[in-house]
Amino acid sequence: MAQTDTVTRILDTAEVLFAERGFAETSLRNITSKAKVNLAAVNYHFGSKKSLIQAVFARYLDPFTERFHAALDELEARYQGEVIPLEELLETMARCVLEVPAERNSLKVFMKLLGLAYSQAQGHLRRYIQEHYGSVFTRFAALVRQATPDLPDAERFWRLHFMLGTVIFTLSGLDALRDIAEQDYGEHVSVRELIRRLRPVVVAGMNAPLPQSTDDALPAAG
Amino acid sequence: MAQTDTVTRILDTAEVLFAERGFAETSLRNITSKAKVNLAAVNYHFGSKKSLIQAVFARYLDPFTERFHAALDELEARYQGEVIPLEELLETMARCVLEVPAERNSLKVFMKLLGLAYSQAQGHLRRYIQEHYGSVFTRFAALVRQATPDLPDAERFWRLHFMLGTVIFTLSGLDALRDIAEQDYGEHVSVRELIRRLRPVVVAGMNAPLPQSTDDALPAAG
DNA sequence: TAATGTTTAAAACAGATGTTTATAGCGACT
DNA sequence: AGTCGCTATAAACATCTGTTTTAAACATTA
Repeated sequence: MAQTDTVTRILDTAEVLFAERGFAETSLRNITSKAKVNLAAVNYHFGSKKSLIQAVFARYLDPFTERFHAALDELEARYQGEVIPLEELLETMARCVLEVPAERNSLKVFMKLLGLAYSQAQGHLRRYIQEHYGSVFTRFAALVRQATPDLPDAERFWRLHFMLGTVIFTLSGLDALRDIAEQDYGEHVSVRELIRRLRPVVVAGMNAPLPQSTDDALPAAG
Repeated sequence: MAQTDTVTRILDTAEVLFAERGFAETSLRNITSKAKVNLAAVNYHFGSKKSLIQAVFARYLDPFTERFHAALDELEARYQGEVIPLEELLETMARCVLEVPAERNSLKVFMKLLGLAYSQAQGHLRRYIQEHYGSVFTRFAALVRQATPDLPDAERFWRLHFMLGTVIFTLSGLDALRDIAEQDYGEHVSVRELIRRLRPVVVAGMNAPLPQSTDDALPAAG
């Protein structure tokens, strides 16, 4: 079974290098040489570098969406039409996001990749993710809407993305932050502990009072 | 005054292209051709592409740190040794961050660049920024510490970065989010309004209750 | 005017990039 | 045995990269 071996070895190596240096900064030769695989193997098995990148994401996101849908099914069944509390929804999402990479001990890599997907993907990746995985988020957003009936739609939309930003930004830039934290406090922070710290902040952010409708004191911006 | 014109034309073009596509995806030929400047001019004036990138950041960050230090001076003088309230500190920082790009109507570009600095800078840029502008953040952090005496040091450290993540992530990925928001709500969001929305969320996050010390229900993570 | 230092211009450089091709190896089935 | 489909290999492809070099144009100063 040499072919499967080659494919997974390419994926395993690619995700690590992508997470470390980014997409453009990682050449196919970097990947294939480190994976001990022929250069042409990437184009043979995946077609192009773009498709490789998408495959790297799919290997995480496909199991995630499957799990997440299942978890939401279970949640809806348990609450029998009643409104699912916000904390329960957030908790469920967090659990599903963590489970998949946890099985491969690659949470750090996965988070870095998520961060890259937002910042480095001006084109194909953003489209790919939106096309393939947008529906899960839509379903989740609808449930959050029921859980926060007092929040105006637009406000909730933005707050969800604020929270997404907090989590992805933190966990994807974790290495750099951890370095600073260690040299400041001598304390080594685990991802698990970081999530414990994130939880009350995220919940408080979602439940924050509504902004005042008028605002000055800030300069105009183009 | 042809030389100044060339230099600023390079910087103006470079920052836009960097913000749009990232550093590695923007070639010097892209920059110089769009700026209607000779290719060799970049290496002549800046020495290298790396230095160009740093110069692009310096053009924002130098005025920012100057302003921010001055604003903090003024704040300390006004409060005469008394503790400066947290909201005042956050407000001041926000104002300073916004003022510089506001003068050039380039807030969007600046925020994108900040996002890139976090996610794309594995090497020289992160070092450059930390070296040149780390002291302002240290000063700010010390003031925030006085403003939040009940927060453990580590907790405050992380929450500051959580909030930084929220803001940078949101404003740097603004275009993509704005597209989604518009197609969902038909509402066009200005940066100014986004900041109005961000404020209560950030404050609530900083003031969130402390996390419980033990935690289960989440899978282990490497 | 002549000389000097600075900026632009065009071409060339060596190296790296993603992708393709042509060839060989291998296992399976008729 | 022989053929077919799939995979691995090595070499070559054209293109793009950042950087240098050479020469010309320019402005400034003596």
